Amino acid sequence: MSVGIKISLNEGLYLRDPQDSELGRNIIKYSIILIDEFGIESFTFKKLAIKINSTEASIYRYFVNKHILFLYLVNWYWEWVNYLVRINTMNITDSKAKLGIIIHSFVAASNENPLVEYVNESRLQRIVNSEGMKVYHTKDVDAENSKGFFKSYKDLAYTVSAVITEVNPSFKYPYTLATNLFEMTNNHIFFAQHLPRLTDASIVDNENDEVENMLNYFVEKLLV
Amino acid sequence: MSVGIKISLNEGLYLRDPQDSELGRNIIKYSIILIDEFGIESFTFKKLAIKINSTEASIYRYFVNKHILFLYLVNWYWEWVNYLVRINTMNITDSKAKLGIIIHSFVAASNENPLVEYVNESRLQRIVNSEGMKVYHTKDVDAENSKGFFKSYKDLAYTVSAVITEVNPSFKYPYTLATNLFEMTNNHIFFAQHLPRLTDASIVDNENDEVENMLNYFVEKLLV
DNA sequence: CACTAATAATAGTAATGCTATCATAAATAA
DNA sequence: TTATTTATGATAGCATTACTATTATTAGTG
Repeated sequence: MSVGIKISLNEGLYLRDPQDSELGRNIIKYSIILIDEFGIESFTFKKLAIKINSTEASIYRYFVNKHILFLYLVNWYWEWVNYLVRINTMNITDSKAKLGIIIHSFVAASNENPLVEYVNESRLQRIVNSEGMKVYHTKDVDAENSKGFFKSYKDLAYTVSAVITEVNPSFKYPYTLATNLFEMTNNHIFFAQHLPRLTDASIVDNENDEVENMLNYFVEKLLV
Repeated sequence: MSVGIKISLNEGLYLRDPQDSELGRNIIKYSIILIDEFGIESFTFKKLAIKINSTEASIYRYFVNKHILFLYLVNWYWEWVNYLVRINTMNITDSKAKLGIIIHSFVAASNENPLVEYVNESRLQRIVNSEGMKVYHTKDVDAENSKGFFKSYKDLAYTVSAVITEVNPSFKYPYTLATNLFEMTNNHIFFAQHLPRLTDASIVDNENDEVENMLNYFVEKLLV
């Protein structure tokens, strides 16, 4: 059984808390696996139901639809990165070092120790790298934003922007740089794999070191 | 009638060239309008067919499915920005000035003169700003990439990277910066409108000047 | 004028994205 | 203990989506 850690996510994201039941945890676990393997477009509640030997109707008792389930998973990732950043920068006093740790958390989140056994962080990171942005690039952003469904991402942006401001108090665009670092991470890990002509980084031995170096270089240049 | 300019796009993107017939041009024109208004997810060939007084079957004779039609439209945008960059930097010798013009093309493309009457560039830009990236963040990227469906974006990245290298020949990440400038444009125009906590720019009087200034500042810092 | 190419009209099918109802099993409260 | 609430499963059904196929009609071309 799991250690019992519970990630706290906006309650509007689910109808019944999936962390509280075996079925709910299976929904999380296997939706991550299926989305990672086949992509969000071809993922359906029907397929998930078959995979976990349950029914569509049962899954609908946890999440109103697949978009919200997806949003739940991406929120999980944002919260998890938030958590990593918090604990890994906790005892660090040097701001530049903090920013390096933040970048490392963005790039190599999945190398960290897993928090809960039913979430495969490596797959979740790959999902967010390749499809995460779809979660807010929709016509429903405003409605969902007003329900607080993107709060975790904003929190992350705030945390990172604060460190950026620590490093260089006169830098005019701390929020822009914060979100851009996160988005660049996702984009260029994806580009390196699938559209290498769109980036200068490449993936060597399944490691994202080049992306990480690139981000550090950008930060260094921007914040001097 | 239109001036007769024809945008040249990868032939694999369509079954019959939509630019060559009234119906085809209507498909382009009204798909842009419908996607802009309701988003790509809720857009269907059925709805488009009704809008243009035609049938689903007829639209399927031009495009295999809505994803490819969408890809066609985004390719159109990439080609159009390519075109703007080319003609607007043609007689400029100063590299820094060229880069400024490129950024302006990204941000304010829709302010330029329309190329063809059946494409509403302003709507098309808004579509690309808010949903354009979905076109390659899919499980089919590799297959579609091998058919050359993203060549226009790569061409754009190449053109911009060349100017970046002109400005600073020792800059190590010209492709990364090129695509990042394009993606940042889209993201931060979108964020400014819908998720303002994720950016430092805001939209004033429907103009994206702050985004443009921000991008210029980033470039300035990175390429000194 | 004959022919061919494009479009429209219509029908049909499998999959998707749900909602509703009822049965059963398991957990909990009286 | 028994009664009762709660979660899940089983099943059905329905509107929409994403197509494919067939046939009729119209417009353009040789």
